[in-house]
Amino acid sequence: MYLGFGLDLEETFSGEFEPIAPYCFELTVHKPAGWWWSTPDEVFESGTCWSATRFNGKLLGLKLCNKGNLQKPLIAYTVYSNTDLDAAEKQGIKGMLARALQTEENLKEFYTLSEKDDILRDIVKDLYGMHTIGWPELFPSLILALTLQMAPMKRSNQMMNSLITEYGDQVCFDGKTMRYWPSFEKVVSVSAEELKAKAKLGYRSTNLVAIANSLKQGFPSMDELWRMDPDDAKKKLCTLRGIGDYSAELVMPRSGFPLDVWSAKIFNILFFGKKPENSREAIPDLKKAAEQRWGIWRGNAFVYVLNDLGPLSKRVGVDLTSF
DNA sequence: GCGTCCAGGTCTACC
DNA sequence: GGTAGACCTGGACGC
Repeated sequence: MYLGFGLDLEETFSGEFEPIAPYCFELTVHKPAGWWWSTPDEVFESGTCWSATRFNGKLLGLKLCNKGNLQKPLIAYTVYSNTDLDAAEKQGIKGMLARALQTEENLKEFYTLSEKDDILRDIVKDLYGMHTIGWPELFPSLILALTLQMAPMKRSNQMMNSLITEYGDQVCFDGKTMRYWPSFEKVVSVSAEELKAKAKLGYRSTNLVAIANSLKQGFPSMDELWRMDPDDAKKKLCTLRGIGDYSAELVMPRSGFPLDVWSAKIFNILFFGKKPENSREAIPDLKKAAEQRWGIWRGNAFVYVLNDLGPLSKRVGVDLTSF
């Protein structure tokens, strides 16, 4: 097992963000569907999120505090590290945080569109101010995409948990201890056979090692992918072994509408009032329907719908949480 | 307890 | 360019 003791991190620098309003810190960082912002072990308490990430190979602790409100949002951040960070690194980390927190995402046009949309009208009221997803680091988001393939959630969680436990790192800062995803450098050093046995990855182990090798040989970072044209970024991601249409869109939600057989059932009910006869075969038509209906905002619509399944189920009269 | 099925996709061989 | 079949594994289900 790779985890031994936690790496002690010291407070290194801090700052503030003033996101574009409306901005709900809790809904953005601690989404109702239960997805983490950076790592499954992160802690959210009373408007503060303790999390971790990796920047240029360096493990960082993060403390994010909500100091504002919906219409006048303000986020205070503190970065913890065990090494000195130069000015360029601090600037890069600040940029990464702003992207991952989606502070520059302007929801005005999406909300205007939602007022005229029967599906979204009430959802945006439930989740007003929730910004979308901008995974802090690339490799963990690729691990998420790989482990979601061809597996029920329980098994996906088992694979992710095994990977973090066996090959991840642990950090201690500000009185918190948490595990963080393995680095691609660590995965490169492990054989596919071992990953299959210890992390129960099955056929995905070969793909994960291939992806780790691609990143080691030089691949755009998450920040660089976000600066690219969305279609080009998606094409680039699809060059990675085991990353196809769905996984690329999951890693970069703004580039599309990452439907899988689970979400296809939900959107088929919302669009056509019934479950699809074959979920996998329904995906292309559902993606077209989403693009026609929501255009460039379909990624936002996807995140909003899947984070409001409880209230939405009551409105449509179908338990959408049971699929 | 045991056997069978199949799941929050992707790749490849074959036509 | 379109498509059937294979791919790990373990939980769910029927018997």
